[in-house]
Amino acid sequence: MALRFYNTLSQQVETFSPARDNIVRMYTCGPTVYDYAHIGNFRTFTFVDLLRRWLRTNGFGLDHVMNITDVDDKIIRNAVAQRKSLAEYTAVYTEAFRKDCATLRLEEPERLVPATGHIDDMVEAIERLSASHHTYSSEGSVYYRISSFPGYGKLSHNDFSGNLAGARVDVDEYEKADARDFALWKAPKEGEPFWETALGPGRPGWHIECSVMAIKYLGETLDIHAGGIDLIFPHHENEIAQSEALTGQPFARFWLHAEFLMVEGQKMSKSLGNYFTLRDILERGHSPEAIRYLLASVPYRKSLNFTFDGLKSAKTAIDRLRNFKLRLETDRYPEGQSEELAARTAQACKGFTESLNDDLNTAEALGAVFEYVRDANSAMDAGTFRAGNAAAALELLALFDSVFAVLQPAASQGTSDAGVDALVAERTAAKKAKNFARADEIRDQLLAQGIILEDTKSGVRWKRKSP
RNA sequence: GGCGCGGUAGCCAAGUGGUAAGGCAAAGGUCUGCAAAACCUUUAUUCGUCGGUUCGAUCCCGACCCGCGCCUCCA
Repeated sequence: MALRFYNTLSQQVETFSPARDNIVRMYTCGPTVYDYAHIGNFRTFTFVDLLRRWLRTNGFGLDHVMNITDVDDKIIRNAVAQRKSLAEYTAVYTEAFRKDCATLRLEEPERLVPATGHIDDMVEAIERLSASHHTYSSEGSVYYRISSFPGYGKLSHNDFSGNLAGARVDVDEYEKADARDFALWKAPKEGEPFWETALGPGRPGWHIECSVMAIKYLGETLDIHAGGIDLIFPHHENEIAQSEALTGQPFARFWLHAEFLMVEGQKMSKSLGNYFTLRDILERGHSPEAIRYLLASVPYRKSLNFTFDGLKSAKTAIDRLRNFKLRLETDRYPEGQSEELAARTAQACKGFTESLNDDLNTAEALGAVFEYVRDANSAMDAGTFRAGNAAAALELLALFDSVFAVLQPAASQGTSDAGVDALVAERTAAKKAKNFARADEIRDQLLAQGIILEDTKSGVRWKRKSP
């Protein structure tokens, strides 16, 4: 079956292919760099990474833009409090974000673009919106007039056509004609940084950066726009209103949204003490691979309960796959090929692919891999696994890891591989000579360095203990 | 109140109108000089509750209960 995604816009699963060139033009909402990103943010970014990787496996090229929101109320507040410039303040968290992404093996998008690098583009877009009567000004700020856009509400499936009974009024400190209108340009308040522009002094509202940067780099209609589910309203709804008013074209063909992450069954919040950054979790001794696996293993449209038990379980699951890979690479098998096993390998590959094609059903895809691992291990035990079956098995693992990216352990330290090999050889010789004392001494010595020896039928092999 | 998501074994979780994938944990076993590691086996007559449709429902329909999200900044 072809690749298909659930589209928030149509509320249906639809077959996906890019509109032109076999290149997927994709825009995803990035971080607001006012602090370190938390594990909930990374749930969404991990989803985006899986999406990137799986699109590529489907043979598509990628042109993916992600924004860095480096100007907003919180950033201004914090920067002013610390007597830093905006750029000075946001540089720290932008860099931290990139580093955290690298730690989680999240690929960097083709373009990672900062809002503040596009002020002129935004001003120009706002002027065009004004020229077509989609805006009004009030006290130095410019607002988007929602009543000027008939399709408003089509993404979040809210009906705004009637009166706005029950709607909150005047939630902003700025003056708006209608509660649902939103700021395109904000006049500066006392002591706030601002840009001097044709619109007057001020700074851009939140939503306009995404419309402007997406259209600038990817064109009037995106193939995919993705982000967290909480962005559907108002952020993405507002992006549509701005973009479609500007271009007259549909802004994005597919809208994909990742569900929320909970921590230990509760909403993550600072007051509950369950608010974790990536750094917090790494400090507790968990590996980036385990975190990545846990975030990836629950399909993106289902809320994910992040627990430390789950993290341990993820680590053990990865170990199982790594052990299987090690066994494949080190054991020796009789010549020839088992047709039955070859068929199972092919079936596992197919199952894995079909599952991910089905709106990135990662849980089901993992099922296909683990089922195969059990069957192959059994065949190895029974002696029916043949040398000719190893290559296809390794290919399945490679396919798996091209998406999940957890098999390769993080760079290790300590004794070099060659050094370990030498000690292992010495122990084998000692065992042969029945010098068990020396053999055990070496085993303990290596164990102290986190190296685990496995005595198997076809000889000894070793691995580094994973954190 | 409006819109949306979910309730499947101790935990995480897939799934289909025809009788429950997978992972972790637990218990048993294999291997071994002893160990460790690894591997294998077993583990839900049952899928929130109550009705309905059907030869048959966890999967379809209705009602209800519970949890979560958005509606205001938010991944």
